Amino acid sequence: MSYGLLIQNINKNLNLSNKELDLVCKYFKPTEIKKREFLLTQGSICKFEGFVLEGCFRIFTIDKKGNENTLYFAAKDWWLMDIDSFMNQIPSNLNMQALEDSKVLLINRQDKMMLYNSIPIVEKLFRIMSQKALVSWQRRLIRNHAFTAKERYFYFIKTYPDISSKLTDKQIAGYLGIRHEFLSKIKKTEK
Amino acid sequence: MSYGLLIQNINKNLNLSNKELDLVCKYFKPTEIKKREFLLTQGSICKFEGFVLEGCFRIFTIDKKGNENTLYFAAKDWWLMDIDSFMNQIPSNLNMQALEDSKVLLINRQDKMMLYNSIPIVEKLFRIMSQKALVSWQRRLIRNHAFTAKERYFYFIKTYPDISSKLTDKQIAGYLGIRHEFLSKIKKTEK
DNA sequence: GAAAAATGTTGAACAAGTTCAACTAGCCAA
DNA sequence: TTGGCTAGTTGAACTTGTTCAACATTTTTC
Repeated sequence: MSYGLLIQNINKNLNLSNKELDLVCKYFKPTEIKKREFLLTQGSICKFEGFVLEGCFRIFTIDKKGNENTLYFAAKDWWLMDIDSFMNQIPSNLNMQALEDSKVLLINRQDKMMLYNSIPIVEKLFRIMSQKALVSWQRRLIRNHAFTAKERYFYFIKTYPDISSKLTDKQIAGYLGIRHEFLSKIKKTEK
Repeated sequence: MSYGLLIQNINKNLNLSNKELDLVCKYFKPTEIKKREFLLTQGSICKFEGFVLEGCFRIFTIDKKGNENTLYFAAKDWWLMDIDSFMNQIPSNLNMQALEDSKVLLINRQDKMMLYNSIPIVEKLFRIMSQKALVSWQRRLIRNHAFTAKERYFYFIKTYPDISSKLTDKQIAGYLGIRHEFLSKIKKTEK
């Protein structure tokens, strides 16, 4: 079974009984996805929520000017979803692309609803997870305002060494909100 | 009773029975706060979650360079909280200042826990609210990357005319992540 | 293993945004 | 009424980041 990581991740947020964990896990289906393939593309409706077991994903949008803005990267032990599209069944603005051969656990919308209804503590679990995520988005916004691109770059590679080492500079630049040419110049100036 | 607005706000997210709404409301205590006073200051522990009935607040942090970064403004019908400090009882990084004489409904930590435990649907309510908030933070980050300061300024005053009309340019600049001198120059160039 | 495609580097000219300083205007308190 | 705050404006010099184009390097594809 490959649910150990999911169970561990859940227990970081809230302690569930073994019975509850079993039930939760049953709803999540293991899925493999090849490098460069998409789990979701802009314009389509997000039919799943996912948890990454192996590999790495890049979650990004393409704006009117054609620039790719990376919202976040999801490596092992990260969640992966377009809440808005998933909850409201509206077309997504996001693309989720595997950066390497990856394994994810997916749950579809109907099963997610069942899960919420049949195991009430799951509401609490996702409430807590969402609130934690909220805090980190707030902090990221502040960092974007308070730090220069160079500071943000070094913060990123220091804070997420496992993820950043898998990424091209172009992908990192998309996450930092700068052009990759400029990142190249930042790196040249050295720490 | 001044709970009408809160009830309305809750019902936008999830339909609760009148009985449940009554119970929820009981936990929220009306509080008044004068212009320029603080509901929370950086370094102290956030002991409440709040909902704004009247007036307007500015939620900001002061970074090492002494710059004020505004996370958001909370006017009538907005929620107001430092989840991280409130949940984990750690010192807050945030300041919450009334920009005019204001009225809020506050709930303390113990009561919030009670509320979660005694009315399970409240977990769902705050799960949904947090997820919606998450989406809007993600969108804001993308806007910050994809738009210039000028575009962000006009987006802000167009999207939040009621709030932005109450604010000084300095406060708006803090929200946009630019210096107020530059905002002054943006405005001069006209739409 | 060669061709094609994507990524990374560099430079020069440019645009966006900051800094600092000087000045204007409005507001409030005593 | 005066003095002291704070907000807003403007200009000049500066820093940060962009754009575009040319080239080098790595990765992918067949």
